[in-house]
Amino acid sequence: MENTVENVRSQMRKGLLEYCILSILDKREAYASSLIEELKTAGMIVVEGTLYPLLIRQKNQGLLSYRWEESTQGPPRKYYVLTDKGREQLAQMDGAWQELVEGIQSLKRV
Amino acid sequence: MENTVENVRSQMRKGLLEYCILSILDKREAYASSLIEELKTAGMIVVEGTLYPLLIRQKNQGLLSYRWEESTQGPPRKYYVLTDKGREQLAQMDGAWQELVEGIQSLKRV
DNA sequence: TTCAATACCTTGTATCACAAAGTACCAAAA
DNA sequence: TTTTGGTACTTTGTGATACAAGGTATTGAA
Repeated sequence: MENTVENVRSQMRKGLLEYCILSILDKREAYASSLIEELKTAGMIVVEGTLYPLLIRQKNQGLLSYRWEESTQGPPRKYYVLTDKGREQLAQMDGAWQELVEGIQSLKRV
Repeated sequence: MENTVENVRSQMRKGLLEYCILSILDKREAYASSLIEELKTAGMIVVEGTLYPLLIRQKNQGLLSYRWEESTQGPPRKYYVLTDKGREQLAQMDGAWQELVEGIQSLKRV
């Protein structure tokens, strides 16, 4: 029941991960480990056990597709790509995110 | 398994409710129904079954205290107030929120 | 006394992030 | 050839929490 800074950040991130994944894949295709890297540089620490099921969920929803690609450094990688449906969803989420930011700003005003 | 706009918004809000409650109570004390009203005007629809347990959790963490006040319009109301610890937590959350917004902006940049 | 409005609370369910452990592939060292 | 280390994908169990739905209690007006 601690309230570390990490806990606070982790808590605030809930539900936003999905948005972040789509945003990254909108720029370029990526596989799980590279997504984790990019999320980390943006200050969002995510672990495998969180990311893999999330990617599978998004794929099952038709937001993503993937293709296998050989790697010179180990086993093959699953590269994920945004589908048309994923792009639509991302557009909706961009709007929702904007409204969320504005909503919180409005709460902050007296 | 639908992806309505409402679902998208609801999903993005997860974990941010706690932050919103503290932010509102930092401006003025409030009771549950008035919090729901203010959250609604900020575009965050919350139901009683969500809010009451959340307030109890925050109170048990020492972030909030409350006092009863008679109402002319029905049963007495539980007015919640930020404690010193709650203000500290809010300051931390302000920082975390700022970093979250910047983190997402950075993801959006190519 | 009955009803409607207001306010607080609880229970059951689904979802989701995480920790931890497991499976599989590959290349280089022993 | 076998072992080891690194990389990558997956699954299981747990805890937290948002929500739907239903319950309790107070007040004032019909």
